[in-house]
Amino acid sequence: MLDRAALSRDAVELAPELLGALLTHSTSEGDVTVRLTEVEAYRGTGEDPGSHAHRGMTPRTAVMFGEPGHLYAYFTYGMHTCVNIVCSPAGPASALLLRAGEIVDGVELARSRRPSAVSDRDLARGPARLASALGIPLAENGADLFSEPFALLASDAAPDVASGPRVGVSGAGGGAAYPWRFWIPGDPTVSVYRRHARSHD
DNA sequence: GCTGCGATTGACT
DNA sequence: GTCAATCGCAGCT
Repeated sequence: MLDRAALSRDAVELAPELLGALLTHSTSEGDVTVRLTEVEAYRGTGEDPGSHAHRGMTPRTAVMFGEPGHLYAYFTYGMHTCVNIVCSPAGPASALLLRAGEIVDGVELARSRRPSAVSDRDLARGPARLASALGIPLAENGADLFSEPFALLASDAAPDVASGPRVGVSGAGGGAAYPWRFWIPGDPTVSVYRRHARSHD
């Protein structure tokens, strides 16, 4: 199991190591475990205009500035929840957005939470889908990943890692300037995401 | 206090 | 491929 010290590092350094890690969320309905296949790194302050914490700490982003190993869950587009793991020592507000994963345990439960998923690989392919499949509500923003109902297990074998531009980050934070998206090449649960639906060339 | 927009998804043409 | 849904936050008046 990863410990908190292992997460107390810069998001960009840590991201490749979290690929392949297993994240479990337990509820009264049962457990769901995902193997992380795609993440994005965000640095909260200064240099990273794509980060929610770019303009400094707000009530919303306070969790990102706190202790590593906590969950930063946020609500967006009026209907979706996305989940981050806070990393780095307190201060820089680095975080890793969990973009996609493969359900390795609790597939039936995950499928019941995501009735619109056509195939199993769609269950956690996408940040909001992953949060939904794991059953993580917005209310668990700030929760500690190193205590119930969460568990985080490092990958036993380091997978191949690819990196590239982040997805869905508009404006100066997007594009090749910040190639902080990391994924496991060839994994079917990692999609080539379309550009942001509202963006425009 | 008011307005615009977002680290997206799912439905429809 | 294109587009609406939907609401909290951040920034401005």
